[in-house]
Amino acid sequence: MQHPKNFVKIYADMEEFEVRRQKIEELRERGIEPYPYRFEKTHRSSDVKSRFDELKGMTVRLAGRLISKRVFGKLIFAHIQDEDDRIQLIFQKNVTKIGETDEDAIKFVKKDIDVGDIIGAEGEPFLTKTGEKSLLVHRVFLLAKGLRPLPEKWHGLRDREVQYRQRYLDLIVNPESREFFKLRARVISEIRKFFEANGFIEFETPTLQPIYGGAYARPFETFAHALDTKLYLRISDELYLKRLLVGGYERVFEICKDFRNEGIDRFHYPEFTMLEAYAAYWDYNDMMELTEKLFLHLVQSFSEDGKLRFDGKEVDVKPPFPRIRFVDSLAEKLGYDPLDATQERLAESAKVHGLERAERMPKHKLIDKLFDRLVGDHLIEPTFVIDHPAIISPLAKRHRQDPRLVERFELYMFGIELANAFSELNDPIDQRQRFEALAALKAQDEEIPSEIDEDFLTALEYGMPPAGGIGIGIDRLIMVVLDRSAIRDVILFPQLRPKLSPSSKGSTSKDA
RNA sequence: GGGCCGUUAGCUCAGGUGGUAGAGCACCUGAUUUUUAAUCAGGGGGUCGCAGGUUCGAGUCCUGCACGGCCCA
Repeated sequence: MQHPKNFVKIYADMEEFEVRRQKIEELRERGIEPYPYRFEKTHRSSDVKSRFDELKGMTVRLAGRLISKRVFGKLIFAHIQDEDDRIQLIFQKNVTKIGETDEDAIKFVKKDIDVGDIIGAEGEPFLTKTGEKSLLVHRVFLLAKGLRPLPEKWHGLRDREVQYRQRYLDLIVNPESREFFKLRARVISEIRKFFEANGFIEFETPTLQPIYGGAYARPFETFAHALDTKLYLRISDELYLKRLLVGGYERVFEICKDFRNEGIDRFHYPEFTMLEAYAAYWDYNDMMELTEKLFLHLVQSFSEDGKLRFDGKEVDVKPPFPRIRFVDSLAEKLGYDPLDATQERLAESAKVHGLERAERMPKHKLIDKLFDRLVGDHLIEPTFVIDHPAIISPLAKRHRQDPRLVERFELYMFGIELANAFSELNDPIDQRQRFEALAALKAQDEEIPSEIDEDFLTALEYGMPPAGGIGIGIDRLIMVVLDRSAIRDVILFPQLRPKLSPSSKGSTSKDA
């Protein structure tokens, strides 16, 4: 048989691949289709185990991936794995037939079925001599032949890079990994249910936006040929959800991907899942209460003892969370009021505390970085940091008592910022001035949008009800709720640098 | 961006001071009707991440690059 050149290059040295590919041809010649269309599955392996006595003597049909095989002459033991469990199958001479035929299956299972294949099994629950709840197989069905061998059965897949690049292998081999991503899905589902139960409706807003906004971040740029226009992948959906408040919806939210063209570390990832929610007629105090309720709900759902463990630390999630004021807490560490300080003085402090390139940073950034370094990083127990300087919060409403501040809170836990919320600015004239003040800083800060979102201002000019809004980084939340130390461990298919193909290796050494 | 570590068979890993590449699992052949990391006997499998350099000789030493991991910024 002739293969494309590439095929030979990639697979010629893969003995097992070739052996299995030949088995497929032979099976087809014998009239056995290695990739049939469907299989009537009646139970899961966990059913057979948990309802063993009830199912005893009955015929059940299981299906899954063959993960081990022990040939013992005329008796074969094997395990299959389905979505949530594994179970032992027993194939026996004169008992097990191939598919719907009368052909004895022992040789078939021994020679043609390999670890890694997807198979179906019809049989009866059976207790082995050693007391393992198993299935004595009457009929075995090949459902999908695997061509590649699975990672080693004892050590499994340890290489983190392969776990990331070939997540499917990680999921096959590491049950705890499969369990983890199921849990992630459940956490998100619980969050969604929580907001819906509180009267919020989820809407979908644009991923591709002509003007990016709603956060500080460098965007990804793209181009729409049909519209002949530059577009950005959203860094936030805030300005669109607020348009919905203008439109008359009173409680809106969205769980979606945001994109920020920035560095990657254990807490940052360019494509991440974000929850934003806005409630008309609320202020940030109402939103704080909702946040406490949400965390309490999540902890009750996913932690046995009401505690969260992360990074070897443990915290009690018990409302109400303490509140500390942004400026006061920073002033205490600095020994002076950061709002009255000059850029030079802040830059000096930043240098003292090991922040690089501080001399050239604008004041709002210095304050932000200094706060993270001196205060935020050390907030382990759930804490609301409230009332931020107006200069770093252009979308938040001015504080009712101090016009230099805004009504804003961030929730910190384990030194991580998990939520960011405001009494939303709905004064269109103030909003325009804040945008303009921000635009004036554009020269010093590339994260500031290049254009003012006039349509958003127009929307505000029609009147937006007072509102509380919040954003929660879902990936970080999952890290904290499920105790994973790196954001890439909570993302199924993390982006890695493309690997060079074998053919292009060695041709890159010239650029130095 | 900086520092440290890693890259050897499909997988997990060994390979003192340089001397023609190893194990276990997986695979192939055979035996085996209660195994579960089954066992026993035999067999095949490698551009040692890539490119240079030193050397009679490089998996091993040197330089650069790629990819990854951890820590710092």
